[in-house]
Amino acid sequence: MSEQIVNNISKIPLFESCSDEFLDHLAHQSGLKSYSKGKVLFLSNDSADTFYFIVSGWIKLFKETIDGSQAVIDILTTGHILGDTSLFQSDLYPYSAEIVETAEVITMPLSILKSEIESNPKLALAMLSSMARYRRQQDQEIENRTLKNAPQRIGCFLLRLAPANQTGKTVIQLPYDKTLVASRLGMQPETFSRALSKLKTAVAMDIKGATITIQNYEDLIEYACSACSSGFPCQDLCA
Amino acid sequence: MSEQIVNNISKIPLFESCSDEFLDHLAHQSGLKSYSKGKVLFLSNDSADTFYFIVSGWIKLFKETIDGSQAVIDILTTGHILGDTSLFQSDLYPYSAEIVETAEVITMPLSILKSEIESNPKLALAMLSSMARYRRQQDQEIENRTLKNAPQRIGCFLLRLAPANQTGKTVIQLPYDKTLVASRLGMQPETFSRALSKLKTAVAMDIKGATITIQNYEDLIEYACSACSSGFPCQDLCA
DNA sequence: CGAGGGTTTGAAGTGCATCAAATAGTGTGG
DNA sequence: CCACACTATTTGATGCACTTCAAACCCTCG
Repeated sequence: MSEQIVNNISKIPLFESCSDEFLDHLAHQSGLKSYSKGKVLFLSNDSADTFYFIVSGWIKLFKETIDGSQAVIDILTTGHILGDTSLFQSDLYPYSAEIVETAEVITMPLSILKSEIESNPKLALAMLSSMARYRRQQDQEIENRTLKNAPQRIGCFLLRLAPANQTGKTVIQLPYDKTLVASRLGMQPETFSRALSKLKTAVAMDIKGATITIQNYEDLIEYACSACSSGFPCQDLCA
Repeated sequence: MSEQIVNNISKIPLFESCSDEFLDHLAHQSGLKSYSKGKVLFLSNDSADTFYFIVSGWIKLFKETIDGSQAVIDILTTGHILGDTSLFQSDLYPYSAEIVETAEVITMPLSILKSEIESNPKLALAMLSSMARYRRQQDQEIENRTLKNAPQRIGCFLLRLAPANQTGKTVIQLPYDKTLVASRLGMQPETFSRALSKLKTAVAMDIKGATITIQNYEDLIEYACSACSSGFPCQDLCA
């Protein structure tokens, strides 16, 4: 089991600058856990002591108001990390995290990471780089929600699900519930449904459940990216 | 002049861990500049070689689409920094920056900062901390734009302009054009105007140009923060 | 087959955007 | 100090996008 964790941890790009001893030490304090849909990892304002690396699955980050409405901040998957903002700023999680598709995560004590960052400049740099990238994504997200209408936001979302360098006919699988995609894009499920069929008409598409076949990938780019400041491909700019 | 820069730079909290030699070296490569309203510091996708520290004034960060519509990402002022995301990720600015109220800025070569960060772990940590804080703000911003309506967003904005620990009657000065406030909050000028008078009715307020007098600060908190996940005060959570 | 959640569709309402025009405010030159 | 020009702000009228509430449909799974 611990063997497996060392293996996993050593493959995380963020940690590539770290010594074997450290990775070993970290691994011994870490856990590889599997959670199924619905499990809440932590709630907003919980005291933060754990850092997460997502091996597989999907995890929703959200904030909730007293009256029950919630804003989905992001939905993370393989390779993404959680809890990094709690390393420095404060010891409370700034949002809640819930498993939305059965996920495997590696949990690590924030304290160990914190001290390693303090002594390993390369890890600090890797962390900075990761954070800078995420900030750009969030900026892009604000732009998307400000300038794009519902069908365009869906189009943009679909583009990011497709493998790179697509041409012509392209098949895309929605990674989770349509209702969840809707909330990820800041709209109601009903709006999503209607906006998707609007998109289907504007860009030739076939929709069968979660499987979407786009007749001509370039049409989708044209449709979704025309209301975007960064041209296509927006690469890691896009959340 | 260089004297003045050393003075200014040494007072920047971000650099408090830096050696005097470094600060001196940095100061000699830096400039203290004054720009008036309308001046564009850089455009999105310009190659990034300069880091900015704002001494005074207000600077708008925005992204623009081909068809001319723009999304305001943030509006920064005294103590804020610009260009930090370009230290690692790529060498292009991810947004454009324009002076909106006459500003004094210190300009520094990104390259010098970059190498210092690589050798000074404390600076790296300070940078990480600053970035983490900003990320939380952006998350909050996404929540605000998702869950709050126009009058509430204005209320939230006003709260952040007031000095801490206010009670009862409070006077607030808008720091820049109402049109600009509108765009900062992701709405049209007309919507801002109407939403402000709605707010004025909901919470007792007097509005004279850019001066807003709130009869009872607590009422405003109640009104603006009820649709917010973080209670009042949201402190550095709020952008 | 039937229960229950996810999804779609319909009808009606709301909030914000848009277009147009009036008004207030600001700085300028006479 | 005033009249003018120009911009910022407000107000009105209308339209559209998205939401909300309600109900039907569909799909999966026991």
